[in-house]
Amino acid sequence: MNDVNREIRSHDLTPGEVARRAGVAVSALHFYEREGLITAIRTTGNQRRYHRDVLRRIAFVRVSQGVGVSLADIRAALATLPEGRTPTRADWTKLSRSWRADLDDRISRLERLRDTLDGCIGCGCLSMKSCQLANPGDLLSQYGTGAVRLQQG
Amino acid sequence: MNDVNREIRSHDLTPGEVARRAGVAVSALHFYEREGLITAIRTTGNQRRYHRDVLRRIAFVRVSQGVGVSLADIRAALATLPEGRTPTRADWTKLSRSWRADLDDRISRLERLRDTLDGCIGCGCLSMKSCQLANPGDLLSQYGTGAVRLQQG
DNA sequence: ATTTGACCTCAACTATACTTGAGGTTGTTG
DNA sequence: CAACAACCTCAAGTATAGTTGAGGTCAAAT
Repeated sequence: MNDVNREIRSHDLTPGEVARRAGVAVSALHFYEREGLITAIRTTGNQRRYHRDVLRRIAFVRVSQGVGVSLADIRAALATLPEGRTPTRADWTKLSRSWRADLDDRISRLERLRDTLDGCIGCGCLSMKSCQLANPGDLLSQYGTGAVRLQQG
Repeated sequence: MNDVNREIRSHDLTPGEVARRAGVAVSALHFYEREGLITAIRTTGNQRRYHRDVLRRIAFVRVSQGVGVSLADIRAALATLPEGRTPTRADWTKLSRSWRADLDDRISRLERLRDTLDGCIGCGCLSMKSCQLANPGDLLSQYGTGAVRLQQG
C-alpha cells in the first residue's frame, strides 16, 4: 500500500508483463489499483512498475473470485497481509488457510443443497411450502445471494 | 408465456401474495416478468394475477441463482417447460435433474480446487508459475468467471 | 531523430440483477 | 361512498466488476 516511494529495481514488471503473466487486462490492473487490491510504483515518466508480489496478489484475487468471493472481501483478506514488508510464505499460507475454510464451507453448503434437491427430485416438488431448498430464510438465505465473508473480523 | 387470455380464477394470486410467499419484492416480480421468467394475467383493471405455478418457477429461479446460475441460463431452462399446459411433476423433475447435474459439476470443481489449494498451502506458493490454481487457462478458466451453462443445447 | 508500441488519465459505457420514485389507478373495507 | 392500501407504468438509480475510447506521453529500436 505504501511502497510508492520505493526505488525501481530491474526485476520490477511493466503493466504489459503483469497483464500477460497474470492473464488479466491492463485495464483490470488499473481497476484493481483503484480498488486497493494491488499497488504500483512509478517511473520518472509516470509509468507503472509492479513488484513481483503483484502476481501472487492477482492470483489470490482471481482464485477467490473463481469461487464467488467479492472484491470487497478479497480486499479485506489482502489487507491482513503486512504493509511495509514483502509478505512471507507464512503470511500467504495464513491467508490461504482462512480462504480454505471458506471453501470447505461452500462445498458443504452445496452438498447440503444437492442432498436436499435429491429429496425434491424424488417428491417432484420444488414448491415453496414443502421444499427446504426454496424456503427463503432457510437454506437459501444461508447460502445467500451475496458473497460469503472470507473472514469474520 | 401465452396464458395472457386465460380467465382469472379465484385461487390466482395477487402480486403482494406472491411477493410474500416467494420472499421476493414486487419489483422483482415485475423484473422477472420483463425478463420472461414468469407470466401473469390481468384483471379488467389491469392488475396482475399469478397462477400458483409462479411460486414453483420463482423457487426454481431463486435456488438456481443461489448456486450461481445467471438469469439468462435460468430462462433457458424454464423455456423447456411446456407452454400451454401447466407443467406436470415430471416436467419439473426433469428440470431439477438437469440442474442437479450442474450442481454435481460445481461441487467437483470446488473440491478439485480445494485439493489443489491444499498443495498450495503445503508449499506456501500461490505463485503464478507453479500453482495449478492460479494458472489462467488451467483450473481457473475451467471454473470460469461467468455462469456455467445449465444446459448445453 | 523519428517512428511505433506501450503507457498515461479521465470519462463514459457495458452487463447483471434489481430497487426507487413519481405520478396516477384499482379494489376492498368500514 | 370515502378512505387507503395495493396496484399500475415508466424512467432513473444502485452495486459489482470491469472495458472502451479520446487525447496525449514515454521509451526502445531503427
